[in-house]
Amino acid sequence: MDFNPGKYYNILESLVSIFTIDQGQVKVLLLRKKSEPYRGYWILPGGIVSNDETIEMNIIDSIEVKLGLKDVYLEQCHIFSNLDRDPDDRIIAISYIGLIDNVSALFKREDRDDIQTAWFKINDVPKMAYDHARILKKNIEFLRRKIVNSNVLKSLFPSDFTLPELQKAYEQILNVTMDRRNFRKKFITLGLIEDTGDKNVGGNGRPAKLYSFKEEIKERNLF
Amino acid sequence: MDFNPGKYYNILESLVSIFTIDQGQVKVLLLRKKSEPYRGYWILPGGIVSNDETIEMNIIDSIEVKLGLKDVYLEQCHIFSNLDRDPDDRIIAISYIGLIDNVSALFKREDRDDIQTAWFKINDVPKMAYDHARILKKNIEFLRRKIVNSNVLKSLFPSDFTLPELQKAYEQILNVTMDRRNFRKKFITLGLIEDTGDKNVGGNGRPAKLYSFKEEIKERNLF
DNA sequence: AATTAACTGTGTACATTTAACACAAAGGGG
DNA sequence: CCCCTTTGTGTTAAATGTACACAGTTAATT
Repeated sequence: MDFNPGKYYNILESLVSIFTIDQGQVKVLLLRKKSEPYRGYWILPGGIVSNDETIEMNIIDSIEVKLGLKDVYLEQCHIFSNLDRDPDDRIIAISYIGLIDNVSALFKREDRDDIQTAWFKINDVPKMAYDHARILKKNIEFLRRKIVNSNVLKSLFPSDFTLPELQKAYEQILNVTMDRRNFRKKFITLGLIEDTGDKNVGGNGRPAKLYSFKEEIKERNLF
Repeated sequence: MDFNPGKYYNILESLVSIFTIDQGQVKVLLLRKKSEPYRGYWILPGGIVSNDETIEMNIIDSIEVKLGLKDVYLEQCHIFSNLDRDPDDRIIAISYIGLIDNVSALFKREDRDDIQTAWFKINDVPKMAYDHARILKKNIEFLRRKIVNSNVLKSLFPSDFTLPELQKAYEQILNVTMDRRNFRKKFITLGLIEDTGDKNVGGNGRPAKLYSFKEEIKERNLF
């Protein structure tokens, strides 16, 4: 084998789909490209990984510095190493999902001149640059498999949420409809959540009870 | 930011835990190091990823060239990018699980002078070099979650297998015991397998029927 | 003040699935 | 021919999931 040192140098980028739940709508945070190529198209946030940091460090840095978001729950999803990702460079993408509750999501930094951000419903995303649409799709499928995980649920739902909100999120992510009474019964008997005693005033109809996830529950898969 | 081009060059290695099932025992294929460091310790097979190949290409190459194994079913498991993996170099490990049925596993190449291989029961592995024990453990956990997948089952079991063998594999991987009659009933009603009409003669006791997975079944999760 | 619209909260009967369990059948070996 | 070992099958009770109807609470309307 003729040894070429450059042959083993790879460029890695991190890409993260940050999900939150806003009034029962599952949304993902995207950035808009302001320069060519793909000007005006949308991309997943992320960054090039240096060889003196872990991928998690790189993602946390990207999220906090560029977006101002803290306490994002991260899970590794998939690596994309196909050679035709970007015609110009060979870059390997490492994708993560990031989960944040809608209260923490409010602390997102205001858009700067060089960066435009927006939350999109996961079933209605705009045109995306490179292969980011494919990566986002894979990440949504990953979230779908993960939504039954107690850690994932705790990360997405703030201290006060209602059962109808929880159910709507389930229905969107799993793309099903559920019986309201059976969903409630099942979720309450699981013993993960507790009634806060407060109610969600201000909406239409009878105010819903506010629940929160118990602090001490450990990771496990429901259903 | 002071731009240092070398800062973004990363070395990637692929590491694959190849599992097979040998008479109801779940086993993993390991290599023995013949040189320092960690001489005599065992490692997962794999290779350094070039920037003109995908990770899958790299793994298939490692498996076929070094081990002579073909038709290994691969699934991406996890990336290890922590900085202390190897004190000498910063190498990012990308781990896969590889699944092969015990008939195909017989075609493994004979050990050469520079390479020693052996199959180990997953609950009884030898001392391993670097952080490979940790990686193997993560891969076994991944297999545990994946064993309910029809593609995974098809990859591990050859055309002729018995239901007791299938059950033993399940019990080892999930670390549980199951009722023989209920396991059988559940698996048969799933409709994934068919009776070949042959029997597994030669063992102790009544010969077991031989089954095979149906060709046309598509990927789905049982249980 | 009464009515309506919109939504949330609860109980009950039925169907399906899971779990526990005992015995018969088919080989091999003495 | 009997014994040992292992595989194959049915039945019942418990638990879980599914379908479904009505009452409670608020805001808006008349």
